[in-house]
Amino acid sequence: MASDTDDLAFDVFSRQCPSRSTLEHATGRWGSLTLGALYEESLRFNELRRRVDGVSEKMLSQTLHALERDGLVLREAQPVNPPRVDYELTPLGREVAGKLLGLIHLVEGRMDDVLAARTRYDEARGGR
Amino acid sequence: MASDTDDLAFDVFSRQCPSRSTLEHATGRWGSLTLGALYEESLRFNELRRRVDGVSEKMLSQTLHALERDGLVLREAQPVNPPRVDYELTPLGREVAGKLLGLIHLVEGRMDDVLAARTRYDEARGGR
DNA sequence: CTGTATCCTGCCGGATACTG
DNA sequence: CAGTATCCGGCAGGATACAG
Repeated sequence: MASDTDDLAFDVFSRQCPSRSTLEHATGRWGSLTLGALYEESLRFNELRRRVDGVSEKMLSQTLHALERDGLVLREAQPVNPPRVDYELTPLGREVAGKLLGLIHLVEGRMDDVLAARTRYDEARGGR
Repeated sequence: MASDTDDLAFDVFSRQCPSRSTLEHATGRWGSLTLGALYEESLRFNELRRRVDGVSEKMLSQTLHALERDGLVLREAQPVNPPRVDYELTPLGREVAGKLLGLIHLVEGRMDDVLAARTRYDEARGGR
């Protein structure tokens, strides 16, 4: 059956489970890329903006807050002038980011297959 | 620099790379749960709806189309009455879903930490 | 530099009704 | 059962201006 091990305390497939929101923060449009970028090294706000191509200030800020609140990202502000703030992964964040990067590399490495599948799909329905 | 191995053909961190949309389909709000549900067994449309708690007909349909187009999900319609359609993972879909499930289980297993982090975060900013 | 505050638009996604 | 079609409200998220 689907889950004979549902003595689980948290089940992401259930609507109200808080784990679902955490998963969404981590896998969301900007969350996954942010975590992926921070895996290699800790980065500052604008460094992140440049690495995560296309993210706006607002969304990066929101994303970082959500990840920080969930305990995946650590925000370290240094009281200097000009202000300097470094973002780095927590141990849990590193684990999550590692899994995410595995997925990212898998997808990147198989894009030829994906593109071929898309072409096939579109051709089969091209006349529509 | 961030990646000294960017002889990669596809870079999800770049805005226009098609791999980004595939990643979003797989990790999106409903995509990850759909793939996760199909990992255990192939399921029919309404079985999926029940397993992925909270998904609407429309979004499940859209999600399945996107995943099918990307070659992650296979749609098998049997010409019987009443109609019966099974959805199952392709080999690539299985790999992706496996990584996703690893992430899901990691998050589920660490929700205590996440919840504690949230409490800490909210208390530190509770007076705000 | 590191962000918040505000405005505004598109489209995400839910509800409902309908078809094969 | 397995979906598509249509409507539409809310919010995701971009642009811009501003603050510390």
